[in-house]
Amino acid sequence: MPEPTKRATLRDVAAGAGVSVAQASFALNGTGRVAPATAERVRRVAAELDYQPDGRARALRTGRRSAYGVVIRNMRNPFFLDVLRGMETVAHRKGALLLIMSSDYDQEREGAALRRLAAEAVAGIAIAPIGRRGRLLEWMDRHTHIPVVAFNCTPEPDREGAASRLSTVGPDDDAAVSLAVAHLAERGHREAALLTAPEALAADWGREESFLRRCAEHGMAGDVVRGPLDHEAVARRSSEMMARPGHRALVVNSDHLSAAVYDAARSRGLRVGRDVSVVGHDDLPTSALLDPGLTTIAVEREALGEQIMDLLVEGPGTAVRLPVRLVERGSVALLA
Amino acid sequence: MPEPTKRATLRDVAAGAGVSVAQASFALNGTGRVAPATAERVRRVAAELDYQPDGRARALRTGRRSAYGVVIRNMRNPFFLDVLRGMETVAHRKGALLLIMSSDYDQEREGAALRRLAAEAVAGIAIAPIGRRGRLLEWMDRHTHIPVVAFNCTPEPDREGAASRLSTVGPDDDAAVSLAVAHLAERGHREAALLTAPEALAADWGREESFLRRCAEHGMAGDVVRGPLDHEAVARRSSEMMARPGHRALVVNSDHLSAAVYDAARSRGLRVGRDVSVVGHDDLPTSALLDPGLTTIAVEREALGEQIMDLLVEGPGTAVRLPVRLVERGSVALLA
DNA sequence: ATCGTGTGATTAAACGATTAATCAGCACTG
DNA sequence: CAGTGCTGATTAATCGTTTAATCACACGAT
Repeated sequence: MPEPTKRATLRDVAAGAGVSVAQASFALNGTGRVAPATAERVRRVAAELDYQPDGRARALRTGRRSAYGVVIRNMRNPFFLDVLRGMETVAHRKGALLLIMSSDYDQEREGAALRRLAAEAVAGIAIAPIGRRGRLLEWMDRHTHIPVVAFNCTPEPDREGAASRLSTVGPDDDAAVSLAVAHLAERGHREAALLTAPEALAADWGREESFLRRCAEHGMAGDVVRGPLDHEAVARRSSEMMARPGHRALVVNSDHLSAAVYDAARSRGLRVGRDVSVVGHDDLPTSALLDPGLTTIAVEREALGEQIMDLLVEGPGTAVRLPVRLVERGSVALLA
Repeated sequence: MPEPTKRATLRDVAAGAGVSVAQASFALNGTGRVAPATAERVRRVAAELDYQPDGRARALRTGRRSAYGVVIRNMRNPFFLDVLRGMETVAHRKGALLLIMSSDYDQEREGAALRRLAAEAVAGIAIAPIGRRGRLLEWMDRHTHIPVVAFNCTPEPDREGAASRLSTVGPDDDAAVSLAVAHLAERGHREAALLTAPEALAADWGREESFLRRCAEHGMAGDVVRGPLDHEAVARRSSEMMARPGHRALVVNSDHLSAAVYDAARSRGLRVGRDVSVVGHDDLPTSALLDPGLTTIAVEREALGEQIMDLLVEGPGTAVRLPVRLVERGSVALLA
């Protein structure tokens, strides 16, 4: 007869051991003064009853919480799974939990996610923000007690107030863009375009600035092309660019999108690595398999995840840039 | 001056509106009897203070919780990200949260994850279990109040007790294996091997049974090969199999592993789709890009995720099998 | 004048933990 | 024997909600 078993509570344990709840609590946490015999007895009863302290109650009372919130932009890009794995490794080590939400590139949803996580009183929030940092900082002003780490976005320049509490971590954007542009220049390119998100959603404006600056340094014509990041939109946009005369070199913000660029080239009868050049970012598993292989900027995703967690528990206001490297495959043409 | 702002509590709201906490609670939840004017006033103050009810406290009092636990086997397989997306869609719709953990193919960790989630008093648990269902059922016996759905595993045959409360959902294993074997038979194969996890970890023994049965039905020699599922181990194992004389046909449990099989073939100077045949499972993005393209069994991963959530909130004890289809590419040879 | 009856509000008891404040013995000291 | 200190235990407050149980009061009907 499966009568609905309620979870064992501390009171049950205490009763079973013939002792007060306080003493039971002390015994299990090893915090108060409790006779060895009693402690042992309490532990035995607890084990017997399969007692697990109620996380909610404990968190409510102590104020400490061992859950962290993660807000990502969307759940399509496999990039994130690796980052998540890194985070999970650290979280598991500290016995913490991960609450995962997606903002889905929607400011409204991002705000709702933050509110929700605050309501759950998480110990910290890791977020891949969308758009400018204004709203996030404003939110942080209202929740000064909860640490926030922004990842995969351009760090705010040194500032007062909330901004000083916001840690930032991600691939070294400037290095990444430099590698890409230098590689293109080396192979004879005279112009390049950076394919990125629309102004309102872009969180990595630093990349754009670096891109234009590096292009200028190499005497190349640089162009920033904005638009939605779904497959069709990217394909359409890059197709339009390929329509223009001359050789095109596209630097794409994520490998995840370069499939769309390849598609566009194919449907125009152009060959990537000869008629068009593409440089990606992230070095996803698919990138090596494309034909030709995608030349891309690699970053240690799992390490990124671990770094995020470390920053979350450690100290506020740091900006960590992870090293990147160029993985050369066949998607960049060698021009005369 | 950034004095540490504590979150606004219901008491603050009540005080601000000059009313008791009870009345404030009633007003915000629209539950008790409260004068329209008062309600309005409370709401205004709440908005002004950016009040968010504390999830922990509320959950503690009401017993209801709006967080669900997810335990996956590991965080390497991109299969999971899509499932997670499906789950997140539903969760977001119901305003629920997702707590994600990985068992990492470790029974101990799986148990710990379950305990931890129970301690957080989640509203339900979705788990991709490892190994036989015994421990899980035993655990469910001790936690009869929390619904569990197991995914990507063979359903238990009709049973009494906990088993009757355990919902199961996943790709239709029998159909999947049937498609694979039939396809191989069609293309002239006389024997095939199923590459799968070691006995102790395999959660989908139904697949193996189906495999052997279907092979027999087609007059083929069927073989089940077990071992660890990391890249090297799979490569080694398949390499050994390829050493044997005759044509080998490998049915792999996950596309994620077939890269290893391709590697093994390459290092033996064999060509997949001619000297060896491979059928995968899941139809991951990488599968279409392999050379030759991987013939595989496809399932709607996002739909799977949604289905999981639906089962979690809905009813216990159902076994849902999702439709699968064969995606034919070039990895199966056409034999004489 | 009395008795409901409704309305709008308050009080107080949970929920399951942690923890500060006490307390009852008991032994030891001056 | 009063005073002190130590040990092992208990009591009760608290965290932020929800909600059952009351309460005060005005209004209409008997």
